[in-house]
Amino acid sequence: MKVREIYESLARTNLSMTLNTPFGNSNSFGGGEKQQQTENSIPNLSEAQPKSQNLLHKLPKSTLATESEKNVCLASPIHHVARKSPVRRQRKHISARNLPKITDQELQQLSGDLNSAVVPLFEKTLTASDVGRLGRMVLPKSCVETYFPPISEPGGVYLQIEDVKGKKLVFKFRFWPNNSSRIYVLEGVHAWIQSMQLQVGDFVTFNRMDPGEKLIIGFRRASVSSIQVNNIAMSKGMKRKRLCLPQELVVPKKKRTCDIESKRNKSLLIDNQETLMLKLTWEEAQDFLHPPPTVNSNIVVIEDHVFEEYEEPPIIAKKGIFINGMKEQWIQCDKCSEWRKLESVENLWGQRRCSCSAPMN
DNA sequence: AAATTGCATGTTGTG
DNA sequence: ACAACATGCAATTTA
Repeated sequence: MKVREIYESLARTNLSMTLNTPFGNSNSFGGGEKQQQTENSIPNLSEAQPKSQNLLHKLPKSTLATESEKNVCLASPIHHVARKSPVRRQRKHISARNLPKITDQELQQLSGDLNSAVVPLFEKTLTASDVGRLGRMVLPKSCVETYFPPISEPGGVYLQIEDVKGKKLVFKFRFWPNNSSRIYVLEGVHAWIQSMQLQVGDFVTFNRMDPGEKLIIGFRRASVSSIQVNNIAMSKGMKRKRLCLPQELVVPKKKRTCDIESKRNKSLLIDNQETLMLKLTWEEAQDFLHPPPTVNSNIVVIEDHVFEEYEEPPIIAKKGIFINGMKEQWIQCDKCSEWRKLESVENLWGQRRCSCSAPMN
């Protein structure tokens, strides 16, 4: 490896990253590949979100481009290296699985640690080949073409990236031609992945630090997902504010069909004493989540979607019917088809309710 | 021989 | 149907 080559590459990269917010505003993709950029498209993180915006968690506000960012994108002169035409880069549709899932709290802490505003860009779930000894990590195409400096040659460029502790890292950002497209890879990540003890299924996160436009690499372990945190909290009886999924009474059925990732099955990993995998769609989950009958809900609107908000966690139970002004909930037994009344949350596990006239299998 | 690189191919996800 | 991408593997380089 030639030191001079690395130095020059880094210098070029820094230039492009500094002058373009976020990370390049022009198209330098050439060759016989498809032209995917359009005139006057303004990079804007809000556009990177999936079309179906009925998210179950709030994306941090900082992921949305500010007016000043838009102005920078519009106003900044095109000083890109190796650019062939003054065409702005288009914000590509970024898959929901690559959207940053950092919480507001984590983001605040990270911003505090780095003493700068941190903008989450995207994340990547580590695969076996990502964490393998080859030390090369495949990056999602739409994400890098939105946020990374454009590269025109397969050889790519060296990128200087800081990790969340401020450690400077140098990775090679390049691509492999693939059919008429590209596979983007980050090379030289093995040592960092090893040092962070990352494993298959963990998430590598890419963020931008403002001011300075520096790329920040971080990670999130799969074993402490927010779903698990919630489940553990529920199992310990902790009182925490949470959102119940909207029910028929609140959200029209039609709206719920465009829930985030509604086409795919959802897996809820409960990592307590033993591991249990539940595979449900969000719609199927609706039938098992019920508000505690003893508490009132607040109606909140998030991004034009209505949610019921409860202080208490929902009851996970078979779907039933509510009568007498929602004070009584009745459910039908799977085995004997008898209807039983659920009187109170405290009585949920009572002997009477658990008993059934149907023969045991 | 072992390690690395670059690409091809099969699988999966998405519009 | 097509694009994205995970990974296998042949070719090349290095020790």
